[in-house]
Amino acid sequence: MVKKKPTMRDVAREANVSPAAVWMAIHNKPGVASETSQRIWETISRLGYTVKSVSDDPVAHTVGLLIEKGSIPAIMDSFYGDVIRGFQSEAQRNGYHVNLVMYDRVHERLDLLRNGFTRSIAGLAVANDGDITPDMVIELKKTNLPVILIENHLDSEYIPCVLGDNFTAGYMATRYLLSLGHQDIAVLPGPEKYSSLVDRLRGCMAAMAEVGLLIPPEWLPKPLSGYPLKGYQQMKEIIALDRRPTAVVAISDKTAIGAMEAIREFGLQIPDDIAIASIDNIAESAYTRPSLTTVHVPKMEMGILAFQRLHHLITSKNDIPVKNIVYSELIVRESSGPARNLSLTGDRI
Amino acid sequence: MVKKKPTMRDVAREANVSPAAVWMAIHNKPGVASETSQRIWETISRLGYTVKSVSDDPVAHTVGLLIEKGSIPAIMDSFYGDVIRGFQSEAQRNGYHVNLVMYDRVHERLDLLRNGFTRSIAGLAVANDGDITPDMVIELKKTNLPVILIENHLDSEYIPCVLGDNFTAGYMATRYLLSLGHQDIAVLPGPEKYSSLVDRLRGCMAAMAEVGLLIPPEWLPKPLSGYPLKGYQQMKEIIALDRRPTAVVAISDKTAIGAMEAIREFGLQIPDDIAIASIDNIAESAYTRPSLTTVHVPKMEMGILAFQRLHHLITSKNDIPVKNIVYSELIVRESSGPARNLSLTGDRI
DNA sequence: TTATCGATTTGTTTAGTAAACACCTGAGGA
DNA sequence: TCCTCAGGTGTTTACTAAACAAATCGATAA
Repeated sequence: MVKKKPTMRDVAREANVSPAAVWMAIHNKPGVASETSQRIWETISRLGYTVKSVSDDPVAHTVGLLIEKGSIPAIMDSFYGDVIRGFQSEAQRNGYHVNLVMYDRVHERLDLLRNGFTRSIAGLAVANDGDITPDMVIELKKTNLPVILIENHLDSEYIPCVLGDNFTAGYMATRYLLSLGHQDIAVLPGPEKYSSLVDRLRGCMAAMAEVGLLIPPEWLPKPLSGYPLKGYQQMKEIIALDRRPTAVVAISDKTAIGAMEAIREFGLQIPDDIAIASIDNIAESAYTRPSLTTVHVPKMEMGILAFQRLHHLITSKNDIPVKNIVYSELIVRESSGPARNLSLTGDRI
Repeated sequence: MVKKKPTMRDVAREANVSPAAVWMAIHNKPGVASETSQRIWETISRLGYTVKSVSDDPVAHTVGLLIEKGSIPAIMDSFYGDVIRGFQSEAQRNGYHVNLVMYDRVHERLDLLRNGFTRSIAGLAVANDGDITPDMVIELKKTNLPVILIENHLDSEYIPCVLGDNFTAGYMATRYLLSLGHQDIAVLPGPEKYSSLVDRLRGCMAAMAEVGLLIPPEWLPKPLSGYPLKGYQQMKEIIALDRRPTAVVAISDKTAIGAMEAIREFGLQIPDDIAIASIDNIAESAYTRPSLTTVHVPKMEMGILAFQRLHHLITSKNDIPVKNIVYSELIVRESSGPARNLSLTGDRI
């Protein structure tokens, strides 16, 4: 007896379900419980059943996800790792393939756009890219391809985007330090080309301004490009000053980790000498010594949302460009504490 | 033997189908053959079964739109008129009825929530209400009714909402005046209970802070409740001061119109003595003398979007709560001009 | 008398099937 | 060579069992 190619009905019999159930599992339509679906898929691979062309048109079920190589290895990166995971899983759930593309330089990306890459996908998500200029966005728009920006936005071009609540995050972190009695607060900003980091900084400034304070320029050191942990250099500059702040807001957890290193190296205590708070809540920040007070940004949810909105753009045209902003939450850990002189006297603001 | 009211299961047994089939026939969902459906309907009338939620289920196609009576007459109101128009037209396009409800006081709204109002609608939009407290939101959430907030948000409760880009609008207006060379800028804020107005103010503050400026407290007069054109009173306070600003940001066009009245009354020229910019771009602001420089907020689009998102919440549960923010645009008109002393010397910032 | 709780009824949704359907394919006959 | 028609394959429809949620109704307690 010769082995014949197994059919859908063979799989169904083997997995103790109906052919219809197998079909639904393959096309992940509603009507199969996830555990049943799992059993079916197991059976499929066991019998070596080859699924017919999942989609009539592969282009119609593929989306691009463009990301800087800078944050290599991006998949492992604490922030975009989560975003990518969310995006990809939501895409899969909807029967889409994700064409993940990383690039190094601007011209490389332009090449991509010109070399028919855009014609092999139904939509494109662009993750946090400081180098996306308005011209580039216009060029993208001209292709008529549905595009969504992640953690990036332009106020001159109205493009749908998915963002953390960066302004509120900056505001919350600063506001929290203020509420602990700190008045002398420094901020470690990021490169200006990243709109999300600029928004965070503005949130800090607004929180300060609300209680009648300005951040002195020497407590707002520009980041130097090229250093791996930018916060380290920035913090060293500040520590060297005559007058030191009692608290610091770092624009990202990574910056904070660098800054904490600098503070420790100088022989100061966190939070007693300098309190620190930041933004992101990447996985590491719970395990630093001391653990980091930070503002949680729902990274996985952002990925999911980015796909959902992109999907919507693909299937039903003409909607209103929206900034989709997900909520942030302050996570208080050990790196923040009351201002020293105030805590001793029991004063408060 | 006493006749009892027949139930869905009685009908099902009598018509030789499952209760689910009866249910589908009643709600004409796909999944029942027309002849089966006919038999079911026949049985229904034969047994005298009374269908609960009538015909095509009106509840499923009605949404509530809750709005303060304060902004009377709301339909005519320059801001919410547009929002309501957008919401209603989008609802109509989708076959929904809009149950527009205005109320006066907090307790009146609570009555609404308790008196089964929430059970007569499939979803609820709540327009800009400063009196929506977190408790109230929690109460709303408990009803499990899909809810969307318009021009209002809480950072403590994660509820989907549709907002203008208030922060950016405040930032843009202020930034523009700064770019004209003004340094002495006053801001006319709104009541703190309106989160959208607070956000606008924070945008102003951030723009100022970015160039190292704070708004002096005497140039930031709290609004007095009870006056019809709040800006009028606020501006009078400022004009009476020894040192007057060269420019003013009004938190809304209505405030600006009041402020312009006060400036004119005092015998000063706009924009030569005091420049003014604001936020909203209501219809009137193009026809004031001088016409008003303002930041456009796409009001109609907000209404459309609010319905779209609410519709989505109704039809597919479990999505991520998002702040949906529509883009703003600066509209330069006559009420803004360069700072007088600077324009004469040709200095610029 | 009025709340409160638990059990039961009633309506709704989910996860599944049987059977029909549409489409291809290939062997057999004119 | 062409037709055709049986049967295999994937897909869809019409329906159900069973779980679930919401409303209702008593009994009981406050």
